[in-house]
Amino acid sequence: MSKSNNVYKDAYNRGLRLLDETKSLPSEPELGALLGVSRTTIRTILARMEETGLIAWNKRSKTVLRVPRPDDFFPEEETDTLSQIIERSFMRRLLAGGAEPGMQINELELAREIGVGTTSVREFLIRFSRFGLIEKRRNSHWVLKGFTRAFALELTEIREMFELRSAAAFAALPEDSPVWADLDLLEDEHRRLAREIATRFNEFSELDERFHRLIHRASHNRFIVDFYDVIAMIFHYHYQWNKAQERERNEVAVTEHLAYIAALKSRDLGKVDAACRKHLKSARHTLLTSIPEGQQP
Amino acid sequence: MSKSNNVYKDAYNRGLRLLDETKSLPSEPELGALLGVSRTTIRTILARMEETGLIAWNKRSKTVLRVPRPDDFFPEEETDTLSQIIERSFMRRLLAGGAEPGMQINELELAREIGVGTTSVREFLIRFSRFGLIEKRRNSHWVLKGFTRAFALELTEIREMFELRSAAAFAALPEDSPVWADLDLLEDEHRRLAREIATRFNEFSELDERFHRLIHRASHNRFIVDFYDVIAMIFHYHYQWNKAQERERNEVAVTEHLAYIAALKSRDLGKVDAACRKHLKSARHTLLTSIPEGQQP
DNA sequence: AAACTGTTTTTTCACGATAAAAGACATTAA
DNA sequence: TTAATGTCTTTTATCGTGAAAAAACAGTTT
Repeated sequence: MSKSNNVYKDAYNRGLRLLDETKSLPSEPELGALLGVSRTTIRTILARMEETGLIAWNKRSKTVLRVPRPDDFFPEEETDTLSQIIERSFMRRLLAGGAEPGMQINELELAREIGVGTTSVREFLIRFSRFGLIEKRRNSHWVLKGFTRAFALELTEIREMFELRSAAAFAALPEDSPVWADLDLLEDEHRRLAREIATRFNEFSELDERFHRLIHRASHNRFIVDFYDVIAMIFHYHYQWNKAQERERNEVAVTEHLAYIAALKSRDLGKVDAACRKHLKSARHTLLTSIPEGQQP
Repeated sequence: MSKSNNVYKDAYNRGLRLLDETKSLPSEPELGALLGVSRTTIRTILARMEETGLIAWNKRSKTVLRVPRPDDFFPEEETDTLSQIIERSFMRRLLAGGAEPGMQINELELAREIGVGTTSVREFLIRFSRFGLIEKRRNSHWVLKGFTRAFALELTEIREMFELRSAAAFAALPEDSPVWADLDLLEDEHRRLAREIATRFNEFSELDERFHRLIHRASHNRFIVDFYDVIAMIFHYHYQWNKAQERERNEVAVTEHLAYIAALKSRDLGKVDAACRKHLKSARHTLLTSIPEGQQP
């Protein structure tokens, strides 16, 4: 089967949304920039839009004929990257119990189970290995280290080190740095979310990530910035898995974020340090309580 | 051509060295454990040893018939892993000038140039990406970020953060921890090297790595331990590249290590911190001065 | 001339296939 | 009855291949 055309399908779906807003589409290069794909893909998209009667396409003119219907869209599941599919499958296995630390991981078996080639699984495992949950034995199998209490502690130790440093760097940024505007925007979003927390609490995790990434970026250190990928990944799956007291947890976190933001804006390093520590402490606590860990090794 | 039998060749060469010492070889499983390969490979090795008249092999008895000659060994270059070959090629290109930051990396071209399949190059690049020197553009090519001054500064920033913490953890380890014995051994090796520094200065980098890894391991944090791979890689190639004042640099470093070791043994956190800082400062200085960096971006 | 569209080439991504190496099972020797 | 050897099966490492997507080139339009 070779290679799926998910890039095309995903861009097509996103392209459909543009049709609602305008009467005619821009040039091919412009569309490419807008959707983040090459002109080749744009032309395939336009060809289909013409075929299904969504637009009339003749060279430069791309007139919208009708508004897209729900069945014009490709199904969501066909727009995923192979590595997303593999990651999801893998994480489901990992979190759905029965995945004891020390267990070995079989590339072939994983590939068969997910229904993909071994190469993709291998590449996924190599990429995934930087999260510290698996490890490769020299020309042999992979070993699962497991999502254990030890893992969570090691992760949060680094996180705290990095974030305290980034927050201090952030507070020391000059008045005219564009980050202060970004911070103001995030503050507004936090306030709005705080007001409607009862209904929108599940929107927090996305906001959380954007906030922390903004802070980490102030470190101007690629290793610190990249490390947030590990945290984001863990929190992403952790939140999907553990929904207990989600509303309460997020409500507390929003409040802590607002205090953290106020501290940053005060530029008082002592206050920043205190607010940051307080938030990280409760984040660690949340993560730790969610790990079952029947018996320690 | 599929897969090279470098595992066999490397193990065979190492196996030959055993023939010098004994009159007969141990059992197959024992040999496997000794050389770190499976029984399948051991049997292939024994078969060849028999064929070339090195041993007489009959079931359990494996009598050594003669001492191996130089031409019994497989050539060194045939014992390398594909990924080692790719890494060397890639680093040579990267360090041999003409590799400007921002330049794009072409998998196909690299593969053709080295004479390997694209899959191996892809896997190498994915593995290599954690070193922060290259970056992938979403479904497109890789971009070289370059071995720049910024990179060195970011790297050393993390290194210093991690090593100070590890050193403190080390000094706090209980009296009966086995690391103190390891440290004593390393101290001896340092003293011996210091005495003969004039002739053995090029043996320092291997000792350096063992010393710092021992310290980092005291952190009991996989992210800190794993990060030393980045440092080791950079220093490895950096030292190959820049031989200026190697003797002087290493002589200074050995002295600093000895002071560092003494501080650790004193268990005085203030002294440890000072000795560690001093050594890291000169390590950073060495690294920075070796980066040409004509014009900043 | 600048920016677009049409066409061709190149590169990335993913697969199945195959040899090397590991691992499992059966058999034999001490 | 344990621990080795002999044999068979499975898994990993690597390649060549082909479709998807990107990128380069050439020709048009404004």
